[in-house]
Amino acid sequence: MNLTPLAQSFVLHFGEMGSRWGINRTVGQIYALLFVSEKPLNADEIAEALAFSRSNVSMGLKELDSWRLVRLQHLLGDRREYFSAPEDVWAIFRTLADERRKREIDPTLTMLRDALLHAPTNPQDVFAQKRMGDMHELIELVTDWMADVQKLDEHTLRQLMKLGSKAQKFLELKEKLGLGGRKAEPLPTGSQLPTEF
Amino acid sequence: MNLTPLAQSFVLHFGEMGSRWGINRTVGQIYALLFVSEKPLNADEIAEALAFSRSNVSMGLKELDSWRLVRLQHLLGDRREYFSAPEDVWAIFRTLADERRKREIDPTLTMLRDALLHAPTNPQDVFAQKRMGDMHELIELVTDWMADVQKLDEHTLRQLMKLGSKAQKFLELKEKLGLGGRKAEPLPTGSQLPTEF
DNA sequence: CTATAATTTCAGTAATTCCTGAAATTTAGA
DNA sequence: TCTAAATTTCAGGAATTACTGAAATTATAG
Repeated sequence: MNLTPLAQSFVLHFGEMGSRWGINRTVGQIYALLFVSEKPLNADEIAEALAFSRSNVSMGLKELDSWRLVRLQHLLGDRREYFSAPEDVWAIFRTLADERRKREIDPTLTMLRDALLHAPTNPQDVFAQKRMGDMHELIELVTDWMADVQKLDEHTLRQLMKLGSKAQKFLELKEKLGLGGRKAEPLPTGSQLPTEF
Repeated sequence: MNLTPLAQSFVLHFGEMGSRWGINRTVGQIYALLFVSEKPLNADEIAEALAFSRSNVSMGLKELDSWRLVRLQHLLGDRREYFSAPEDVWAIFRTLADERRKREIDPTLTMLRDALLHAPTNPQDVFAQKRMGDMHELIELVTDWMADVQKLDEHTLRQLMKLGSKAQKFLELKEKLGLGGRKAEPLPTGSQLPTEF
């Protein structure tokens, strides 16, 4: 197992970016290696390709497993464990978003909810609670929306994203036309919706 | 300057989450303190409230400044520098998203583009390039879309998010109706669009 | 311009995180 | 069940990152 220059630069990049993404070099490199490998790899192969210890690979894989970013499988007549990165990049994206939400956002939402539970007892806390309330509302809105969007299948998601800010134009139009949006009302025939709608 | 229990728990939480968010404890705590403070604070006040050294505060503020998360101002008749966190949480969200994109995503897109530039010279690289291409396409699509969405003003963004997955239903409907979307075509009057549209 | 307040830099140390090799545990073939 | 291969755990050392206090720099009031 030795890496082509192409794979090498990819692996090294993931190692370096690791710290910015909240994972360590080792974990980043292991994931990158699995991602560009056509066949699943066992721990010894990974250790050899990346030149770190077997135990380090074990810990790295455990970490990746906790992020649900690797798949474990067995090859016939081989008792070693083989690892691969799931193929579907959209599924990977979903997994990553879910785990990040769970680890990086949910604890903060919980803390904020607790903080907002009791009436403030002094002027400073009145202000602080207002700020926390703003933060809570925003985070909740954004994460709920992301969770919603993430449920879409690849095809629909692609469409939605390609639509991009056209959705904005649509909403603006709606306002101009004075559609309140609270009760069902037929759209005016032939109105100037963006072409893609 | 001593913190109320409410502010304290908020500040401590941000300190602890810091590592998950790729910032250190100090920086997280300083930001949290500024966020819940009604008045801007100077470096000495911050150092005293959080009990770390003046120089550490200086470094932390420099870091926050590089993220464009703090505003520097002067108070009349006081030559010290006072810091505050911008009030508008939507603006903060935009800033954060922009900076993260710049630091955590753009370098990877650049690396991927470079990697895809040259024709592969061996079978492994054929596969690796395919994977990198998939990743590049997804990241670009998602970040461009996010950038687009971020341009929306608070009001429109709120609406869009509250809409949530209703956009999905709309797209699905469109498909069912066989609207190709490539040429302008009036929507059928009174069709079953989700109420909020 | 001078004096001093305010801020930043930076070398050294503290704290934390990462990584290894050895030992322990688990797994599965015989 | 026994044995050996495979994997995990973990204590200790290596590397990195965080933090401090002192010195240097910058800014401003007089």
